[in-house]
Amino acid sequence: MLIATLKELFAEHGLKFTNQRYLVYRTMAAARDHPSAETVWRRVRGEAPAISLDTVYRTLAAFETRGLVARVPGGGDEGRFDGDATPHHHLVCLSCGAIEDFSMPGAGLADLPPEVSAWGRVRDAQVLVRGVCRRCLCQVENQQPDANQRSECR
Amino acid sequence: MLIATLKELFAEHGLKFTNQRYLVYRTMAAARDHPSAETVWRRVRGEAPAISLDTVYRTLAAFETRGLVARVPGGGDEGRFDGDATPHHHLVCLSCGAIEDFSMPGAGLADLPPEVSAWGRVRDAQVLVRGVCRRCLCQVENQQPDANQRSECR
DNA sequence: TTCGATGCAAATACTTTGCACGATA
DNA sequence: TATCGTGCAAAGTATTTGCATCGAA
Repeated sequence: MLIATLKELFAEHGLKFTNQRYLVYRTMAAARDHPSAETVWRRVRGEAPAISLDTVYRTLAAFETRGLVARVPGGGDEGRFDGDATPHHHLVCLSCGAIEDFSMPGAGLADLPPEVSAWGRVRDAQVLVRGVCRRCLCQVENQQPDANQRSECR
Repeated sequence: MLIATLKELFAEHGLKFTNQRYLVYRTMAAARDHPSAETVWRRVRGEAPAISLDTVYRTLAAFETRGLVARVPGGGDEGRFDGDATPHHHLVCLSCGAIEDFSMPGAGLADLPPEVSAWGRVRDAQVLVRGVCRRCLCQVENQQPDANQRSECR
């Protein structure tokens, strides 16, 4: 995205354009791994060594409020953020914390039952799947040489 | 549930039967509001004033591991627990933190796309709806007497 | 020039852990 | 009686906040 365009986007949301916000935005747009605030911080520090962690927190909070990033639920103690704020679903590994996207027709906002609109105003709806990713399953399996059961690995 | 039955249930899961665990279990089974650990603690203290908060944390963790309670995702900073560990979906109010259940056929474990089973082993799947509940919407509306827009209240 | 944004440090909130004692099986 | 569970206090982790300074508009 062009810097000029991004400047406009920020202005539309009442946000001043700063180098820190630019870098956080760019990092989030490029990230596919739903990073935590601290992870974003580490990445951004490569280009702006002086940026502080609380600025990253504040920036992500400002972006989240305005729908520029989304907070991914179910990711354990630490908040995880998604640069893709369009509707989609998530797979969360309870073992390593990895988060992946997946798509599932028929489980979007339009498919919610009527009782939901009676409940209040919906901001977002997503399917959240929690489990253990294949990589973690295989690590455990490899530690037990007597694994003569069905393998979910490879 | 009979105490003898509960004793058995605990034994099946390798848990000793203690008064604290009994009370936490009973509280969770009766709760409909997906309480936090601290909320459970306050309730249990009515009957066991000496129970400590960390025992509640440990007990809920032990129950969660064994599938006796579930942790509800998306509930903000503090962990929220569900005495009903059977599959169902959740509505989370971002304003007051209230959590409600809802049901939605076609969005269960059996309806997940095949790519999910390739990802790893699924523990649970649920639809998570985040928004603002009607009660909170109406509070805001009542604070603005000039609310001549469509009302989601009443 | 003004007001929002940032960095620093301290504070807060929630949860976990070490340890000695107590209670269950 | 051996082991697990509990209470207490302290520690740990993630996040937020006060304040003075800085910088975008």
